Amino acid sequence: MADPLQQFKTTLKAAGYSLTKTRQLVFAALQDKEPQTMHEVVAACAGQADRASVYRTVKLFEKLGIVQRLQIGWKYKLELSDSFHHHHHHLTCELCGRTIPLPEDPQLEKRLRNLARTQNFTMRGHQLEIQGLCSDCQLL
Amino acid sequence: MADPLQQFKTTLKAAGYSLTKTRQLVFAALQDKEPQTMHEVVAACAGQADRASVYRTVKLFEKLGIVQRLQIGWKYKLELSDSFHHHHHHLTCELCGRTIPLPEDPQLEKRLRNLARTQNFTMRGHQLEIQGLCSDCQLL
DNA sequence: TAATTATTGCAAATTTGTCGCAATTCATGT
DNA sequence: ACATGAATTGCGACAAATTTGCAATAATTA
Repeated sequence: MADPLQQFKTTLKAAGYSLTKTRQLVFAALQDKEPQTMHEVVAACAGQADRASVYRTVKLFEKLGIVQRLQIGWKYKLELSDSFHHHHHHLTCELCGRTIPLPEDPQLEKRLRNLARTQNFTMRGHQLEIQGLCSDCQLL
Repeated sequence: MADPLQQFKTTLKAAGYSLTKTRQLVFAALQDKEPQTMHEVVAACAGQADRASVYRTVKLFEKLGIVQRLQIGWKYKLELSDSFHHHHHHLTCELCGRTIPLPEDPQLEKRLRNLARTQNFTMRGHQLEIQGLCSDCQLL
């Protein structure tokens, strides 16, 4: 998990896809940011890549495990997947809408893995979202 | 949490809404089933209720806490909310797309509550989805 | 650099969700 | 059971979100 950009390029090549301007753009739009809505990603690429291409790119990135979708209330948001930063979950503030990362919790992860096993289910990934009020919004 | 149908009727009346054919239809479509996509619910009501009415009804049910939305991969699915059955989470099979309920796990719930507290966050709800392969699809 | 193939932009088509309003159905008191 | 007023529905028209076909363009490889 050295250089994310390098890892990104390698992942693309390994799967037989080429490194295009659009793909670099979308990757850059997601790197080191809080999860973004599709709308935001499209906006970030405005003038440099077409909406349809952004959609196609995001879809490809998901297939390759480069990005993942998070459920945030009624909408979804996009972020680089766990292999590009530490695995983590999020808190979503119901008032201000911010998406706040949680620290890793190995015990929680272990518990989930066990849960899946009780159902004879092979766990490949998981997502957790906690909705509520962030420290700022509690004061309002 | 005696008779779900009764509870449903009571909830509607208590909130000042009437018990209509459409609402009974949508409720029936969701009862005792795995979570459904909006498309499926609309299909289940085809010929008996208009698409717009189904949307309106689902929205109302959400407001009244009768149904809840789950994000499942790209789409969302609908199911009766926790007051109509035990609180639970789901496994989603990446191959067949089935959404399988998990048994309750009080320890897990407690752990989540604690996690939120470490961030000075007031937890109001949460959702967990585990993606992977169900027992059937592992054999393929 | 040329040839080959993958990828993009554009515009049109789908899919999903919403809205206004006239027609219908529901709850209530009789 | 029935009339009445209010809530709800169906319908058609929108609006937004996402997908698709295809010709033009950009990336890869030799």
